Amino acid sequence: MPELPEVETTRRGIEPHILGKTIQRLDIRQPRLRWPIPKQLDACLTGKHIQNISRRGKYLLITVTGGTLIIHLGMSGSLRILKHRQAAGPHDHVDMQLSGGTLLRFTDPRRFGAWLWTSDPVDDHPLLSSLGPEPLSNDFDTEYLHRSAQKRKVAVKPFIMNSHIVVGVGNIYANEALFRAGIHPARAAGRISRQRYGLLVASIKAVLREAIEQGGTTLRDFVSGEDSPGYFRQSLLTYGRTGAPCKNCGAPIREIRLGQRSTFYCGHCQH
DNA sequence: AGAGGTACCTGGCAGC
DNA sequence: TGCTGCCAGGTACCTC
Repeated sequence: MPELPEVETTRRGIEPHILGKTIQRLDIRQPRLRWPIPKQLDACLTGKHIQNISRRGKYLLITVTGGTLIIHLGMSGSLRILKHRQAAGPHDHVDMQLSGGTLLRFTDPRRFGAWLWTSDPVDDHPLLSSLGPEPLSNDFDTEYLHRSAQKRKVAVKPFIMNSHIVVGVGNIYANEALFRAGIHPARAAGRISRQRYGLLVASIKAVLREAIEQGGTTLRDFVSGEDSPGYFRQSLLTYGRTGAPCKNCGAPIREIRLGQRSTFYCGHCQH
């Protein structure tokens, strides 16, 4: 579920419901996520006011007095707001009870997600300190990406999915951005011209912006918790379309594996 | 330093 | 119906 647009959609979805509220209690049913939920997290959060909800890459950052809760949704995680009591299912690992009767519930079947705490400046946290720029910021530009790719032999698709190069570009949007830029996903990162990196930077920004506008590829109603098909899914030009005609030229979309990830491209349009 | 593989987990699905 | 194997939107960490 969560690539950057999904995480940003989550951030925007929960913010109006939790900003300014007081954390009354944390109910941890399953502490074994990617890393164990810290034992002291409950004590760190209880009684604190939520001051800010931000995002760095795919990390959600919930700032309270005295520190920051760092949440990652992993492969299958989701957050939703419950206004009415609802029994917890087997994958509902954490509930955050807030003032005014609001509940923030974390669900994550595969448990690749994370709930961590830091009382230091959040950008100094080891998970965040060496991340690349935000793809929608001005720091992520043609010059930066082209320079970062010099002499790199890795294929361009895993290159742009590397969070130390740029954050937030997951498998779906990497495929889509490379298609829009006309770049073959297996091409060595160091063998792409500056001009073509200009196209790629613009494509990454465009595809992420459009996906955020449409609420991500999977869409969630944060209040009711009902899942509904993400509107961006119908905009996908390559992802999951193996054998289907390229919407640009009609040639069949091909599927290969790069860095153990499914990769989709048009052999006619992408070089 | 860079490249590639492994690990963490569960659920769903294709194929037998 | 049930088993097996493979796949899944992420990413830190290990080895070479």
